[in-house]
Amino acid sequence: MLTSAPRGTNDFLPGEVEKWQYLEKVIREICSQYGYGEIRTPIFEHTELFHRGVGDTTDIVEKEMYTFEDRGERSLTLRPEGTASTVRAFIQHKVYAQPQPTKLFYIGPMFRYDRPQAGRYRQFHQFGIEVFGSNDPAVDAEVIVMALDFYDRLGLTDLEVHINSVGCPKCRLDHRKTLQEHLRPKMAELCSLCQSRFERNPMRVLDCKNPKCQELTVEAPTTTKCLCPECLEHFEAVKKYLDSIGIKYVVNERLVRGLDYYTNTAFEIVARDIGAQSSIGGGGRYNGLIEQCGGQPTPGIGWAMGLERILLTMEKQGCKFPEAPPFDVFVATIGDVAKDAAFQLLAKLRKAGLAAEKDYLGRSLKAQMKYADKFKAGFTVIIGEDELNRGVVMVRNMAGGSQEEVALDKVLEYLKEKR
RNA sequence: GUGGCUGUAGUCAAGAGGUCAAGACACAGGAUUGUGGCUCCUGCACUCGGGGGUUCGAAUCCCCUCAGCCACCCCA
Repeated sequence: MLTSAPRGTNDFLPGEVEKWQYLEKVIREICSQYGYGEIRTPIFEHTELFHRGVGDTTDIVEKEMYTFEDRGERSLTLRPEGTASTVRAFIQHKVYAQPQPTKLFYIGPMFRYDRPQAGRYRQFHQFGIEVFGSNDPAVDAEVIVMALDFYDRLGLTDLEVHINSVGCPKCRLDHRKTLQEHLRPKMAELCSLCQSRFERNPMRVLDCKNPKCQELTVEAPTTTKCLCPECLEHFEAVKKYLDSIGIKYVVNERLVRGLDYYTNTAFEIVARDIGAQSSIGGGGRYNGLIEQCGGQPTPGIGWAMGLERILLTMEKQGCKFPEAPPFDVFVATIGDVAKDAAFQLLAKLRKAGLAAEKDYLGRSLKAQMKYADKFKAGFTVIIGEDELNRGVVMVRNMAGGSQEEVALDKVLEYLKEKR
């Protein structure tokens, strides 16, 4: 208990963490190219923000939040997703007063109380983007393109983009009515969960995985059937933009994303080969959210990706990660008198920008050599008593096994040249 | 929240009621007293996730608990 991390959380140690750093590097590169600035918001927020911003009927709010009371009796919640906080900050800091649209990205941990599974953890990490202030379908297309560009840069293949439109509140109301009418006669046959969805959020019945429910809804009106002219036009424009640069996608009329705030475009990117939790990214437009959270009516769109799932997919697909840079030099010593010289040389080498290391466990020369080998040191500098008296050291090239004497005060220059 | 599988050293893992709990890798040390990568030798679990029970005796059987994995729900 004391010696294991809480359920569903992970430690990332050296060897693993370099992969995360690489991901973060690619993220920062692509974001700067697409004009996104980074935003860092608190890990916890007022619980109310998520009730408003995520939606009371969502699974996240109903059963997955880490909610606690602080010593001032405020109800706080570890953020389960990033959009609500970003919207909150946008309003709080009056970012809408800046030139629009606002394009922001974030990377960081999110928390959901759920049973851990392949690609799902209680603390997981998301990279997400949000665009506030434009309802241009070109933005919808651009964020999808950017997501795919990102996966492409990582070397991921065989991904599917599913897109759909759930329309504006007007279309949704329309759709809700039509759908309820369609479902009403079949109520008794629906699964118990869908029966409860009927009143609260009938749209969700459409993506129920229960085979019986799927069968009963084959003929059910999908969201796109009920779009108003403007929403239909918007959806068509998004698809046209994607077509115009050759982006392949699947229109999935049953794609109804779980969060209440989505309007119009909804999309999801799926990786076939990482198990049941195959969605590696998803998002959509949320034109009502900013107003819902207390701001001026402002259109918005965004997506989020699960970094654990991306890493999982990269490993499954054998994607390449950059190699760790080789270690420059190991300083080995013989006898106590060499220790001071080694300490000073080490400081000098490092200050000059070389990666340098020595032994701190009093190992024999033989053991130091083995240790140097494990470090994959390019060179080993051996400082012995005899050499020290003559003001020289032995420099061994670990790859070839050749070695030569070099004056102690010339070692740095020698190594810099040979490296 | 529900279901299935699993839990032996840092890692992989044998072991299926009764000698000191195999082995491999890793790690540490060493092979004529100052030199790595190959080879060889030596060391490394009073203990089998934790707790309780059955038994003369349990890593091996039972119960509880925790954790991991997988699936459902849902989502990243």
